[in-house]
Amino acid sequence: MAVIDLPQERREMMLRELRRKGKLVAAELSAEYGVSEDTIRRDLSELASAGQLKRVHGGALPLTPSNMPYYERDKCKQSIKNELAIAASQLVKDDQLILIGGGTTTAEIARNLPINLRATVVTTSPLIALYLAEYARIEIIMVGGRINKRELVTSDAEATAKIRCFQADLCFLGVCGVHPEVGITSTLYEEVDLVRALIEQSGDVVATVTADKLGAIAPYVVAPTDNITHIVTEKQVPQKTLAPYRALGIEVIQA
Amino acid sequence: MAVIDLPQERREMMLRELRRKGKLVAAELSAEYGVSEDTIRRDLSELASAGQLKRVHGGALPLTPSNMPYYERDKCKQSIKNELAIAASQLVKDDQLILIGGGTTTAEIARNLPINLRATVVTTSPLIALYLAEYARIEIIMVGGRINKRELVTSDAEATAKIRCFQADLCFLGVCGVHPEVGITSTLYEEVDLVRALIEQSGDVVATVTADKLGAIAPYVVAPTDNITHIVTEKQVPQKTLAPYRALGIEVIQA
DNA sequence: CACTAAAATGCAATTAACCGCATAAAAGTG
DNA sequence: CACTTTTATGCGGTTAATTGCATTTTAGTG
Repeated sequence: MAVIDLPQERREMMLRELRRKGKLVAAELSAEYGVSEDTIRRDLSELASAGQLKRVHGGALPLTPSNMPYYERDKCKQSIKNELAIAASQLVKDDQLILIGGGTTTAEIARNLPINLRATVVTTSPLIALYLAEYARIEIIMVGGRINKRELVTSDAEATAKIRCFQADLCFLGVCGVHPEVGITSTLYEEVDLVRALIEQSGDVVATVTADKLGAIAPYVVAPTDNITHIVTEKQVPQKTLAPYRALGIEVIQA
Repeated sequence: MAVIDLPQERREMMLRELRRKGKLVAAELSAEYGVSEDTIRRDLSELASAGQLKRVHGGALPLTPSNMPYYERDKCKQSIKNELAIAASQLVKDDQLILIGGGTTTAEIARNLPINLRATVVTTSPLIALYLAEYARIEIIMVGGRINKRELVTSDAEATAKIRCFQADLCFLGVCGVHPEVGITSTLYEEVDLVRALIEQSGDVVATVTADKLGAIAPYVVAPTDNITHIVTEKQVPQKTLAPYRALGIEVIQA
C-alpha cells in the first residue's frame, strides 16, 4: 500500500534523493524502486527535460554542480521564504549552540543550513528535528512537551523550562509581528513564554520576517523589539520601513 | 467506521487521508469508499481544480511534496508493514493513554489509527508526532531529548526518565528481535533502557513484528518475552513458530 | 580497437483516464 | 403531490500512459 505505485510520486522521491545525496545512479534506483532500468531512464529523461536535474551517463546530477547547500539558487524559482531562509542560514557558524523556534520560516532555515555545518541545535519542532536529521554533523536536541497541532511545536511550560537550561549562541525566531515600538508580538498566547525564553537564553536573536510582518501587531506582546539582534527580510522592503529597526541597533539583512 | 453517503464528506476524508499518507491511489480509494474508480477520479479532478491537491496518473499527490518527509528504509516490506499496522491499530480504544516507540513499523501504526480516535499519545519519535498531528482528537506528548539520527527518536536518559512519568494503557513497540526464550532484543544499546521503560509503564504491550523478527536475536536484551501481551505479525507465519509465544500467554494476531 | 555498460527504439500488454450515456437519487418548483 | 432540474454514480467503449522486454545503437574504458 505504501509501495510506490504512483509514477509521479517516484519521480518526486528521486528528486528528493538527488537533493540529499547529490547524485542518482540509474541501476541503484531500479533496485530501490523495484522497476526496470528502462523506466528509471524514462523518469530521468523526463525530469531532465523539465529542468529538474542534469542527465548524465549512468544516472543524474543536480543542475548546479556545486555541492549542496544552495543548489538551485538562481535556476529554480524559490519562494520568498526560501530566499530569506538561505540568507538567515548564513549567520550560523561552526560549533555553535543554536535554538530554533517553530514556524514555517524557521523550518525552511533548518532545511537550508550548510550541509557540513557542525553544531548543536535545540528545537521545539518535530518537523525541524526531522529536517536536521539529514545533517551528519548536527547534534539535535528535541525539546519535549505537549504538541501544539496548529503550529507543530511543543510550547507548554515543560518546553519553556527546558529551553531555560540552555545558553545558546544564536536563536532563530518565527514571529507573527515585529513593530518598532510595540515589540515582538504573537497570535498565540501559549507561545509567548516560550519565545521569551528563546530570546533570553540566546546571544544573537535572528528574526526572519516577510514584509507583511514588519510593523504588524499581533495580540500578545512577547518582548521589546530591541531584543532582536538581526532581522532578515525581503529585498524590496523600503529603507524607510527598516530605519526604525536600525535605530534600535538591529542589523537588518535583505535577501 | 461511519458510512460515507455524502460526496462532499468523502472528498474531505480523502483530503485528510492525503495529508496523513502523503498520497492517494485511485484504486485503493475506490475499494475504501465502495464507489467506482470513475467517481474517485471525478472527486480527484474536482479537488485538483479547487487547488486542494495535485492530480497525477494513478491518484493524487499533495501540492507541496516537501512538508512531510517520508522515511522508508526498506520499501520492499512496506506493504506488509502497512497490513500489520492496520491490524495493530485496531487494539486502541478511545480515551486511552498510549506510548509509541520509534521505528518504521510503529510509524505506520501512527498513520493508520482510526481517524476519530480520542486518545493521548506519548512518543519519542518526531516523525510519529507529525503523523499524529493530523488527528483532531489525539493529544500528542513529544518526549524530548537528544535525537538519535539513525532511528529518528529520542532515546537518551532524559527521554527514559520522561517515559517513567506515565502509566499508559497500551504501548506499541518497535523491536529488532523477539525470541521465546532469549527475550526482546535490540541492536541499539542506547535504546534498551528506553524500551524497558515503555514496557514497564504500560498495561498492554503490543509488538508489531515482521516474520523475520520472530525468533531473531539482536545483541542487547531488553526484557523477557512474556512482558509482551500482544504480537501482531504476518498471516503466513506458521502456527508452529507462534506456539511458543502463545505458551507464554501472549495473544498473537495475524494480519 | 575490442569490450562492457548504458541508452535509445520499437513493440506488446497492462492499466488508468476520458467521454458519453443511462439511471437514480436529491433538491427545487409550481 | 407531480414535475423538472440538478447532482451523483456506474458502465461500456475508446484513448492515452506506463511499463517491461528484445533489439539496436551509443558511450565510456583500457
